[in-house]
Amino acid sequence: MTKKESLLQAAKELFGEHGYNETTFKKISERAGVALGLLTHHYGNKEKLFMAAGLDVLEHLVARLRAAIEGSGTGLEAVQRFCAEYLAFSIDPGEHFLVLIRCSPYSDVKTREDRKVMEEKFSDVLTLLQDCVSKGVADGSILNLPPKETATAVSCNLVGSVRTRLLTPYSPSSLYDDMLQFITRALSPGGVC
Amino acid sequence: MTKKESLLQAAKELFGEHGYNETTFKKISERAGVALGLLTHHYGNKEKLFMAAGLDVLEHLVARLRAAIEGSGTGLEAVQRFCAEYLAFSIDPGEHFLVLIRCSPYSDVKTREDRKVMEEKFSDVLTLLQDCVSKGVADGSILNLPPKETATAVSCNLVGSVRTRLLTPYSPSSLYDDMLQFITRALSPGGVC
Amino acid sequence: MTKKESLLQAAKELFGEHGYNETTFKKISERAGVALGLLTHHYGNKEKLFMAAGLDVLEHLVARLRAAIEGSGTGLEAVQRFCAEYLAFSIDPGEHFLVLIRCSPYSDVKTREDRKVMEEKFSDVLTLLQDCVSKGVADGSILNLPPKETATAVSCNLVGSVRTRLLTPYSPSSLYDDMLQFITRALSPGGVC
Amino acid sequence: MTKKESLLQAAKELFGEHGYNETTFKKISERAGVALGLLTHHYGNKEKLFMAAGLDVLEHLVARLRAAIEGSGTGLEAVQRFCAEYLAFSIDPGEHFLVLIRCSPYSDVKTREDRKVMEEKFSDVLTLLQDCVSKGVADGSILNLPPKETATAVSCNLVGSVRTRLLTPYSPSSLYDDMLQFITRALSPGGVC
DNA sequence: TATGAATGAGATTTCATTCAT
DNA sequence: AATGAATGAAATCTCATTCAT
Repeated sequence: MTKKESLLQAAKELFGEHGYNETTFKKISERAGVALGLLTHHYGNKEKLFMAAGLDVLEHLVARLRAAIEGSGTGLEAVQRFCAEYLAFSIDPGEHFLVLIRCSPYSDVKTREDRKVMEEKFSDVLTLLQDCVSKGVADGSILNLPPKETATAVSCNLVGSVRTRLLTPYSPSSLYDDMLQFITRALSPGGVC
Repeated sequence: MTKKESLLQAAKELFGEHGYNETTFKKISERAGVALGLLTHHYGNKEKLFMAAGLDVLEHLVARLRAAIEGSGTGLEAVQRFCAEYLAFSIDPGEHFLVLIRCSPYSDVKTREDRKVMEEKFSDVLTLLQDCVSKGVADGSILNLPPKETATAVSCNLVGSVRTRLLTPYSPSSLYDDMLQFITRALSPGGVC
Repeated sequence: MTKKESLLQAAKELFGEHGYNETTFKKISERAGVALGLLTHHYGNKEKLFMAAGLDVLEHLVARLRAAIEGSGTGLEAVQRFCAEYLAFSIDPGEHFLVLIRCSPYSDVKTREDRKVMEEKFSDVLTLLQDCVSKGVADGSILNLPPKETATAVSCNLVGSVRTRLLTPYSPSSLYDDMLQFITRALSPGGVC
Repeated sequence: MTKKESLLQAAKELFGEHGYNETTFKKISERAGVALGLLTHHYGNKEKLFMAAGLDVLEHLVARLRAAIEGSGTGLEAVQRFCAEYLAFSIDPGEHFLVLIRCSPYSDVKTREDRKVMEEKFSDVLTLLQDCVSKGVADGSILNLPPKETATAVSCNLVGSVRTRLLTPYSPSSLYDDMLQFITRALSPGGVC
């Protein structure tokens, strides 16, 4: 691992664990085991490093989501696989999902520029989900609902779920399973009849 | 309005708009039109002022939720009223819901000791919702699901919804209506059969 | 002397002696005997303190120049008094003229904003000199030359003189006297015939 | 142009335009289009590069001044040619005179050890001018004044003139012509009688 | 000769908090 | 209760210089 990569790795860990403001140049360089000045040398400034960390995680997420929905049977199955993979990703210790919680359009950071870059990348994720929903509406595995709005609704579920699991003490151990069933019930035409 | 109240009001506005770190004593006292020193005089320190602002909003929320579910017919209706009120509260400009997004168990500030106080207050909200679900399970208006887990699932929906609406540009105008229907479909025994 | 005044005093000394870049917050606050943070508290930033120091000296200069030319007989005498006072001011240890050498339109600093404020204040000095020249042209004590251009020419003499005296080792002890005679010869109609 | 020459050229431009402190190794190497490390490799350190740039300009100036006074008739004419060439040099875009304003005995950088080297080189210029004055006093084209002091006085004029022209907005378009006449009037025995 | 990653001391600036009035 | 001057630790970022390749 080059020193540049060490920095990105340390940044992912620290931004994820402690957030933007609590993560200082000193902590990052110490964790990475490199000199303080290397941070600006390679990444320009703290903001850009934060973005690099967030985008790196997001790209991993998109890749895994694409792979997961590959070869799905019905559209509903695609949505289910998408959600399951999203949730699994969020607790994969190697993926540093917490960074995305700090650095995403769903984060509470307003002052950050580069926000648009993140928003565009995230809308790719949403589009991916929307395609699954559209497929399901077409093949009848999902209720006849507007795909865009429905994808957004499912996405709200995922956003709330990962926050509850990762940031609060309320999370039942079955949370992720519960959510998958919850989503299925809301989409599936058969209901539970 | 006393000077102490002016400070709380200014704090709610600024913490909500700009977050914890970007909100300084100077900005708060200027917005409130009072002397800098009054802040520590009345609230002790920044942390405590932040908590005071968050708890104040949270108490308003709880009060409005209680009032909303009062006199519901079925348990399902209670859940629906609860969710509708929660979402309405989040976009009521007088309520400064954004403060709760900064200052909540979902907040990214880990160092805060008062975290537990917030968690307990938040769990009151969850318990309120759980009661509605229990009632619905009992009266048959809601599927036979475990109340606690189901309340958490609904809560995930709400958390994701308000973040999508308040923090991102992806929100369709119908988002909150969509979510209410989404939740209803997931809970209601009739399904859409 | 208040702490705010101590800071200005220390700033005048240090900016004058060592220039802008070599004068640090640390040095200023130590020389003034106050806390580091008081600098930004009272003056906003280094740039503004630098301006405050320069303008303070400039205002003293203008006041002394005005007083010096008061009650002159001829215009030539007014110009002579003006120049003599300007040069005397430049070596008055209590006036910190060196600050003006660092912080003036004649300084070599291009990046500094606020430059216009200084330029306007300095043009007051030039106008004052121009009035003396005009008077001399009118009363015949000065050759029939364009006042504005002539005032600028005299000003060039002064600018070069103070730099030579204060910044180089070439300065003969008679420099200032020499310059006054030089200027007189260039303006006076009688010449040395 | 070798890479070493590119560096000197870039240094002259940047030191002249932005001064010593605002000119960084990074900017110089980028402007020159060479690697950062070449700078220390060829010139040792920033200080030495600055000196090299200043001395290079100064040597050009001395050469042009020598050529200009060659073959003058009277001493007064020699002084006039000297001054005219000095002023013309100052606004020749290929000569980067501004570097001399940053890097000269008039510079505000006191810490620099190489200061003496510059002072000696500058005194060559003064000696050259003094020779012209001496000649003029001898041939009667200049008033009977002490040559050294008079050369210094003329030099003050030039120093003030180039600063007024290059650094301030007060310069009339005729400034350099005005100054030549001003100097002539101050030196010439005929006066304007 | 040429490259650019690496270093770390040092600068400016911010800001919660204290305290005399 | 009210004021705002005063403090100093800590943060981000800069940059000349070194050095392995």
